[in-house]
Amino acid sequence: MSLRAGRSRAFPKVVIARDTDSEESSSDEEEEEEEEEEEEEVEEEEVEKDLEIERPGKKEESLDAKVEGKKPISIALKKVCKVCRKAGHEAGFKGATYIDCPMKPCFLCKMPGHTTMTCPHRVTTEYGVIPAPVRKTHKPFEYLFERQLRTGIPQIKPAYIIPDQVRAAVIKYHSRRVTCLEFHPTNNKILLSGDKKGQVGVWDFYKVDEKIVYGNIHSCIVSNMRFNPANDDMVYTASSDGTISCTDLETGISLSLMNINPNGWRGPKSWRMLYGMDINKEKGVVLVADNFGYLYLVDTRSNEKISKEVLIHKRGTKVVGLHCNPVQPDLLLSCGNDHFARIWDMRRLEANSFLNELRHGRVVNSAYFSPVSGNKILTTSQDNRLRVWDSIFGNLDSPSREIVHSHDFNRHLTPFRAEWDPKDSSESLAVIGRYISENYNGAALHPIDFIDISTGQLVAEVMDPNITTISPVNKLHPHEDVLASGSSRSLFIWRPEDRSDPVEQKDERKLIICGSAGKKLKGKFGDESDDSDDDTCGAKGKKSKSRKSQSKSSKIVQKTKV
DNA sequence: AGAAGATGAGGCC
DNA sequence: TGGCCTCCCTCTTC
Repeated sequence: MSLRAGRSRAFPKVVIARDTDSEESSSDEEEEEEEEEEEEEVEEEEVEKDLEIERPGKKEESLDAKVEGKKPISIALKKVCKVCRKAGHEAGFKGATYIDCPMKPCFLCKMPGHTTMTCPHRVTTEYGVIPAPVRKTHKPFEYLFERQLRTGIPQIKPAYIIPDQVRAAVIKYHSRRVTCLEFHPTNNKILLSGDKKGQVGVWDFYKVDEKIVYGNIHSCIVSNMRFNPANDDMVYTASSDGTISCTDLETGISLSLMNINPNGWRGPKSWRMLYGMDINKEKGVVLVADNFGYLYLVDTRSNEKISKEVLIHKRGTKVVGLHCNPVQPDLLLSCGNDHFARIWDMRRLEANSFLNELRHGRVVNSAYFSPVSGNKILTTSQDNRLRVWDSIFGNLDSPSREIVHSHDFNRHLTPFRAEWDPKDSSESLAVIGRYISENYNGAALHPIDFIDISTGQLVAEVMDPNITTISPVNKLHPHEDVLASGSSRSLFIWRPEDRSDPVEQKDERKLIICGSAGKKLKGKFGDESDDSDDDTCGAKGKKSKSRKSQSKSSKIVQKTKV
């Protein structure tokens, strides 16, 4: 049983259909063989790059040879692995499949002895995850309930609706990669996006051509955005330029609430950057943290900084995330580069006065309380693991579950963050982009994963052959079955396949194509290939889509060109 | 088409 | 603790 067959059987919602009627074989094994043959030429070219030239004899001898101009130099050709520089194997892409260096620990689970290809976590995503069936309890009543009443009652869990079809996109909307996304809390059509350059986009994805980019709010990375709970025309943004801004979305006029670099640029060692931001509505404060371990509070009424900053993580390390508990306003969750997530009591914010600290293997990209009860915690760490704590009032010494998932990245990407589905009352569905690619019909794609964090199971992997870049930034809509994802400089809106709404009555996918990439992607997205046979399937595209998906992609319409 | 570069964290001394 | 080197599936530009 091949890996791919196993995965696609388990996750029927994959976007790309299998090759059912083309003349090419549909057998996985044969396909792989074919790929190998195709790759042979490429392989040889690569070998030349990695030549290890061995000259027999010593330097002096070859010098002699040069002088005499007679003795030929013999060169031994060896294939060398680009990762470990040893001979006998090679790492890198073979077609759309990446082959790991066997000398290194598994790139996915970080354990030695196997590669990503044979990693048990890749074959079964819930491998090694402790299931979460019955809560352990010592109380007699609960014990009886669990034993007698609950037995046989299926767990109440709504059927997950997965937004798995791209319905709108803005290609190269931003001029740098997207760093954060936020849906408007009351206007269901509006998506906010921030980028690495400091720009903030406001996009009505129902009328795809209605979009604005504010470029004067920040000068570098927009790390987080939050709407003002009292006035949802106003949005707070925190940035690595060291400021918090409050911007009126209608006018674009922004007010700088705080600047933690009042003396300007004095070199990288002293430049303070803001990361992680949240708003505590009950207490009327904006919380934000910096790259030196400090937390700052700003009063939302007076726009004044409250008291002095507090060291909440190891001195000199970046605090990347803050989250206020949705139910208990006194609880704050922080996470940072010191490998810890910490729970704080807002009434007692002092260095080292945290209520609990949650240890991680590496940098913690995000830590969130669950959206409904606020009782669970979900964290994403660079050690390729999602961690779940089922109850903040239970034992927090170790997580309830650790789920191995590929999101360890090699810089130049926005950090991956597992995000809750705010609509899921069972608080078990989370979305996160995947770093390692998978070979989908010959194209190397990086899916966006929907994970049931109560079991570790991969509920759905969502991808589109046109999106060949990694999608580290993902956000689920607070009210609708919509997923927004940021991939490099582009934004995508995903919806479930069979949703009927006014926008899709004509079964149109709406795209805005900007900049130079427009030309490149125009053909790919199919607007110019309506009449042609399907040849639109991604970077390394083979003719391998089913009739169904052919007809679908041929209906893609480019609505507006900018 | 191929190289360079932006750029952050981990590890070692 | 600080400086220096390395890095594995990027992405863009020239």
